[in-house]
Amino acid sequence: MLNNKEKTVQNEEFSGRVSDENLRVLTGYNMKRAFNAVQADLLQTLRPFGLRMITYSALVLIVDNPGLRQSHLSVALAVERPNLVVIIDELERRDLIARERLMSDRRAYGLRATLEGRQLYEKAVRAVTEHETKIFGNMDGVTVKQLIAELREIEIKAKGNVK
Amino acid sequence: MLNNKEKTVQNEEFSGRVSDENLRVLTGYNMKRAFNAVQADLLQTLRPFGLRMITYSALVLIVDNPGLRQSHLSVALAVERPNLVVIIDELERRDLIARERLMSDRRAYGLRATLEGRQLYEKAVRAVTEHETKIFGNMDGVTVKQLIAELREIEIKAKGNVK
DNA sequence: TATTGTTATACTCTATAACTATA
DNA sequence: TATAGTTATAGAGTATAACAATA
Repeated sequence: MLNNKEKTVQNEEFSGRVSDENLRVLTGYNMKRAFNAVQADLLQTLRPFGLRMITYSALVLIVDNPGLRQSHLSVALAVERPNLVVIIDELERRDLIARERLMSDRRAYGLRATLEGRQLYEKAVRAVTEHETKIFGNMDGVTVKQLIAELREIEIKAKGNVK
Repeated sequence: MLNNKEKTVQNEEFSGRVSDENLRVLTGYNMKRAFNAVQADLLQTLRPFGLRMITYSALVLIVDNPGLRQSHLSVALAVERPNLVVIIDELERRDLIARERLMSDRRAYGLRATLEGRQLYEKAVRAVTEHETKIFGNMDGVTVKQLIAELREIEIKAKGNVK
């Protein structure tokens, strides 16, 4: 950005370690940094299965809730309907799930996992469970159960404030 | 996706609440949901100042580390150098910070907040502190200090596994 | 009229390659 | 040769408006 306001002054150059104290005191900042690192590891965990966090999540909910509609799924995953379409497209193209027109409401689809989808689900769930144990097992002074309870409390509290 | 494989079967339609049990047992999934909610609230908090999470973070580090280089900042914020450029552009265009060519190395810039930048910093830090208290104050059975320690432990552990 | 799934689109965030000017 | 900042670009992720089919 060489603009006309540039100046070259008698400057003491910055030296030493960057102080991020005023960011590290923020829970939100630490949540972002921690989640980014966790997600990177999860992505590697899911790569052999051709899945990402969102396609994994969608597959799990479809296997666990056979026949659910895309609209239900989009609410459950907090994904906008238009964005869910391409996710479902991807899973369907790989024959992991199928869209079935509902007789009761021919506007909607019921989503079901195929045998192949359920088999991939089994394998992926095992890998994700190992990934979770690797990262969240043996935490100092807190159990996974407690940690999840804290996160859910935070989610509810933050949502209550915005919405 | 009306393709030739579509079928309309005698399907029991899904009914009842969607079970996301197998996602909610995952710490990573809860981290994502919680962080999304926190970030949405933070965004509202920062809106009056014309800041987002990333521009806020950059401003804080520049105020706290006068003269630091963009390369240092990009490492500290875990943002790629090219992506930091537009962030710095934005803060400079608003005269919140200034790029100063370093005499010691004329390839680099030292970044400094202007008076206006420091004044906005003061106000924004107060607002963010209130936002944090609102969401993370009075948590059940855990202090903010403990929560941050847990998150940093997770970040380090997950990074150690990937990198 | 309203809803389901869809298309089109746009905006943010992120990642990589290649350029320039300096070292 | 290597480094700092930059440009260009491409890929995710996310959000909104509007449409066709159906309710």
